[in-house]
Amino acid sequence: MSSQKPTIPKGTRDFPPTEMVRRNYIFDTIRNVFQVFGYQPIETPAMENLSTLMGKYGDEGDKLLFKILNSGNYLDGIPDAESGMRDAGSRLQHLTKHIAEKGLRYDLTVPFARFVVQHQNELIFPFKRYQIQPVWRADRPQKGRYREFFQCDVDVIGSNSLLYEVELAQIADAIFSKLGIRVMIHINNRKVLAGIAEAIGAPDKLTDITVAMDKLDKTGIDKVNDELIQRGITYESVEKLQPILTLEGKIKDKFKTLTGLFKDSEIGRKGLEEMHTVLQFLKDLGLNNKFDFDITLARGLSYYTGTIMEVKALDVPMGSICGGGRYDDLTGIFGLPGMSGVGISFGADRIYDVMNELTLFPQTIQASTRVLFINFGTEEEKYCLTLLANLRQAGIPSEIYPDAAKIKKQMEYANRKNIPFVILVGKNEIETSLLTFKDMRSGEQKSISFDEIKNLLS
RNA sequence: GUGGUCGUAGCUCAGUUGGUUAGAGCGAUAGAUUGUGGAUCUAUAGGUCGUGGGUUCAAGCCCCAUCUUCCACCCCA
Repeated sequence: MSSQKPTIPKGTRDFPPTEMVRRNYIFDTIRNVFQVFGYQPIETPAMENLSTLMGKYGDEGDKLLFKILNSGNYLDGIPDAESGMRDAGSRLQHLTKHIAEKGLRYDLTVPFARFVVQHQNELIFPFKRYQIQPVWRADRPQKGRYREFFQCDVDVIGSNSLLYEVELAQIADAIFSKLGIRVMIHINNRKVLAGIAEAIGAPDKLTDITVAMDKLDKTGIDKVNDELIQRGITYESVEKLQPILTLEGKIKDKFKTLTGLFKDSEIGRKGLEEMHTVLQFLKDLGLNNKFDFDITLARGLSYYTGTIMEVKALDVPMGSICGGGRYDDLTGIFGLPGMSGVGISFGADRIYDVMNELTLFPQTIQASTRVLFINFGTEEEKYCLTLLANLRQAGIPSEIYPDAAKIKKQMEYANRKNIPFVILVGKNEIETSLLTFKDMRSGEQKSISFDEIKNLLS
């Protein structure tokens, strides 16, 4: 019999107990903050109809969707090779439509939009929800990048109040404060970017400009200019963009420069006004972490229309660990126009990596079993089981070794599992009702009654 | 999708210009110690060298393919 090697798909991971304890610590912290701010949980299925997902993330996104092969005889529905489909690309697309009609969710926002439209009559608007679930992307894995990873989304839909932008920044601030990660919250506004595009005379090149500008801190100004030219932006426009690319320093100065630039750009002025409101609130409220008006912040997703934000860890190089923004018409495509929403998403896996690298996990979360009964044999076992039930009733995590193995082996078990206390009950102990209670860390042990032990443990 | 990289014991890694029987540390198991873990000592077990093909008298080492790991680009949490 040849046995096969156990493996899991590329870019996916198993989580052993030690990791799960830490992951749950992150999820619990995030969930608590979400709830304190008045958000309610929902869940959606791992798979959606492909029609729900396709076309929402751009061409790149469509390629990164995991598609699910139809069950049954999926070859049945395939029409014969059709003319006019010579190139492999369109043939593949055509074929895919026939053999796969479901796909794994790519993010939580689009399924949420679908959810809102589908359940619009049952929901109370503004609808504030949070959602913590895995998402899948057929990307190539690398540092901080997985094919299956968890997102923790908070969104509010059905209001265009800027108070919610402020609230989301506060949520991010609260969560990262609790986790002990020092961060910078980058904030920008899509309308400001549109204003810039307009002001430099290239309003139709908004996407190209933002994609290029997004790389400013990574590749430097020269490379950005090169890319702008390559993307078909005129020298004249690039020239006009320079003062903005080199804009550094105080938020006040950025406003000043942009106000001048936006003399003839209504959308730019609107964006600045929104930015002013949000930043003023944040300044007045006072956050633990720093925030900044980051003009180079673009964010790829095409559906953002207003505020965009992104959070980066200060002490470790990692992509963004949290990001989101305002989208004016996400539900329109599902037949419910005019619903404005704003939300952010926390990348739990990256947050884990950051905390791990900075060793920010508190020791206290490691505790599992607190006390182990050593097993001496059938009679002692019976005696211990009653006490064990008693401890468990009192909420003290406890267990008994399953058989009367050598004491050495049982002690080793306790040691390796980091169980801090051990109770030994043999013939002597049963006779005197004084149990041997051992502290595994100090090695000390004493003979005391069960009630005293219970007292010490609670 | 593009370019590179890694793979040898459970883990971390040695392994000479291709040359007999592939090694170490840690870990595991047993004992030194029949009611006591961590430290020490002793012994033992553990390998189709990622997989498949090729070159050669001879391959862990060279060639090809493939899978996997990690990294960069594109994009993104």
